[in-house]
Amino acid sequence: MTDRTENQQAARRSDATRATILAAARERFATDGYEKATIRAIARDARIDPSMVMRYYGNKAGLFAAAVAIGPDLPGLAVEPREEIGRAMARHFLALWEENEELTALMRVGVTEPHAAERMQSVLREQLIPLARRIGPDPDQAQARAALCASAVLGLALTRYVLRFPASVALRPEEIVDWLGPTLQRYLTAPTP
Amino acid sequence: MTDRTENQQAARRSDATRATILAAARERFATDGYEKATIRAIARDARIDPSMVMRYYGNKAGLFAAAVAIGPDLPGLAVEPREEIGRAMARHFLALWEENEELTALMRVGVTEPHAAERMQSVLREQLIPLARRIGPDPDQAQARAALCASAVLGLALTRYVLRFPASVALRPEEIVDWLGPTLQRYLTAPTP
DNA sequence: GTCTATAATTCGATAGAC
DNA sequence: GTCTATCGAATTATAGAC
Repeated sequence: MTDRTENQQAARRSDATRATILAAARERFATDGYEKATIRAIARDARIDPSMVMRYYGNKAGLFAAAVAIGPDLPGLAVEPREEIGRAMARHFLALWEENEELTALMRVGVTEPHAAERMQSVLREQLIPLARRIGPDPDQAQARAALCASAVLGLALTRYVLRFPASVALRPEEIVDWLGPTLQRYLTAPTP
Repeated sequence: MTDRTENQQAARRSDATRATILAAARERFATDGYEKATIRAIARDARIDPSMVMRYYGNKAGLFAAAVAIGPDLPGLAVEPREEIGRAMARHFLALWEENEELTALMRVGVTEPHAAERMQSVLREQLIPLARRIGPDPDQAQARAALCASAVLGLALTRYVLRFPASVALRPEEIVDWLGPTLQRYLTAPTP
């Protein structure tokens, strides 16, 4: 009993430390990218010793993998009325990026680390292309339609959250949905030009 | 006379060396980003001694600045018939990115280096926004329209030239113009939603 | 679990011979 | 102009005391 209680306490404290490390890692990776985000700086942000990071995550690559472990999900977007799928996707994209710092980190790192780029591509391959196949008028164009949707969404994320162009940051969420929604709608459902 | 001949020869050889260095630097910066592209590796690619890079460009930042010195120009796009401005911009974007490796380098580096990000933003600020102001129906929306065009263009560049998503690389140039053109056309000229 | 000390690399940059 | 040698700094990662 005493052992289990002690283990639980240890596990609890360990988990808290891990969570603190991961939060600091996400922030550093998101703002600095993979190379410039040093384990020392992350540990300093988390107010712990750098060696603890190594103890918990083995090496820097393991830390990054843990920091961006989750992947965005496109929930039942297919059940939307077909005429609203574009706006629904735009809204979903906005909500996702406004709150999840790790998506910014994944993008900043994916630009130079093939491993992170592959993680991003998997969302396109496993979720966006199947969605385009179900929704689009011509299933053989699903790859092209999905790629265009990805470029539209990631382009806005790039200018707004990564490069932080003032003109893009200034866009209000409703504006983004109003402009980006019809673009996604056309990419997904318009007849092939 | 002999002196000038010798100087000219030296200058010529020096210019050739500089050009070789810049070509290697562009390639390294484009594929590896700023941090991972080491002076040593660039010098090895150029088949010269690393100290020559320092001699010619002072430091790593100077080398990068020289490697991406040019800036893309949006030529007389405004003289296009207003209904074709979107497709014209898409075609111009494609031609630019297909041949200029330094644009890929600028993007890979701009994601983590504020200095390079500012260089990208200047194109938006000095060329795209004025264009949107001249062409768009409501000049006070020029910032938003230009930001959306930038996101559409840079989004495709990101997925096609930087992340190299197969579905995006597979797009044929004519396909891109057919899909992206109407998007840019709407961002620039459609009434504010 | 936590921290100190340090090994092992790597890189940018400099000095100086030729 | 070109190259060798090297410095100084920063980093990841390990070993081990407590």
